[in-house]
Amino acid sequence: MLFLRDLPRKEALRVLADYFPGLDLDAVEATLALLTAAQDLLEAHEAQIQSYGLSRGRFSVLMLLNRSPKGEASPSDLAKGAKVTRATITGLLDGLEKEGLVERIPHEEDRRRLRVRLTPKGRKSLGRMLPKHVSRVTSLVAPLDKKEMKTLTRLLDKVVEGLHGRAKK
Amino acid sequence: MLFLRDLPRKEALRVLADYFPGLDLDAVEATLALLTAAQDLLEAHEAQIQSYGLSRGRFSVLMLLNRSPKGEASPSDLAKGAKVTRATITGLLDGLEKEGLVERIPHEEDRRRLRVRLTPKGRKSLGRMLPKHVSRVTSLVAPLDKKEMKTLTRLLDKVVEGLHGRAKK
DNA sequence: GGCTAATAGTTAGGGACCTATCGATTTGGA
DNA sequence: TCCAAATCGATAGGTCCCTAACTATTAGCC
Repeated sequence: MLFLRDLPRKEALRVLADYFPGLDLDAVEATLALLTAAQDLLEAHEAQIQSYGLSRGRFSVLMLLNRSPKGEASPSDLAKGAKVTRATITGLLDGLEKEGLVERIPHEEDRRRLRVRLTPKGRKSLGRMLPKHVSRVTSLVAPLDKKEMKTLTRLLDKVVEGLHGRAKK
Repeated sequence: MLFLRDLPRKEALRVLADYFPGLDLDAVEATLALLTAAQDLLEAHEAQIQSYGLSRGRFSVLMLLNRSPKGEASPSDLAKGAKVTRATITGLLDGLEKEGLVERIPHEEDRRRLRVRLTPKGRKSLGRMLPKHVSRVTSLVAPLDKKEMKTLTRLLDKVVEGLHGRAKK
């Protein structure tokens, strides 16, 4: 999907330098590294989740419910938490409910609302995969030593901040 | 979508530390930074592309054609280059062809094959957006200085390498 | 109190991408 | 040479997510 994803890094750079003389090649290389790493990481993460038989969205919903007070939340809350639309939550809940991981309960005071709750089965299911998930996902950065991890965190935060700053203006 | 995407970083860490005592919190923080940065970056990149009225996939196809010898490639080549399936390429080409950016030409020697080619309109279209695209995408790493860019590139390469290494075994 | 606004969740329809399969064609080993 | 296997692009059908619009209900203001 990405930019020059298929070319070896060095060649991609050469091509770009030809097209756009005066380009900052270090910046281009960092960008390429960033975008390709982003792609690869998210793919690995998603593959991880799919190995539990869940989609990203469904996994997010379970995670959100798991640490809500009383293991409950409204569909709207879930939408905010999982960063998807309410319409999408409807679909995710349909699936999770059919598999018995989650249940929809009418709200006593407001008949527009629902309370979504993990079933015991849902809770057990999560409990089974969570430890493995945390350790596997964390091992993504295993090739780095402590100091490198901190540096990486700092640099990425800087980049992301710039992103948000730009979005605002 | 991500892991504890909605919580402030510090709180997310506290929660995890509670659940899984003995966890390497620096590693977790680096992972969180990586995954959230990855998400944000790809979104920014995609938004960029959509501002030209193209989807990721279609943009990839145009880019691939643009730097193929003679601006031509087979659907299969495009599938490899864009890292999607041949079935997906069929759909992307349908769209691009309808907009007149691309044309399908029968292959003279092998009647199973096609040659896909940028039309003049497609070439002009790309020429208009490419310079802006390169400069905008490159500016993603603008918050970093030269040395930081190189460090980031190095660390990300390390992480990605680890990823591939793991996939193999 | 009654009517307009806003809010909650769902439905309808669309886009991008996937896997599995198909029909046509070409290749290559017996 | 001929026939099974491989390859090419297209099609069918599924998943995930989106936007827009709809229904039911509640809140707020005159």
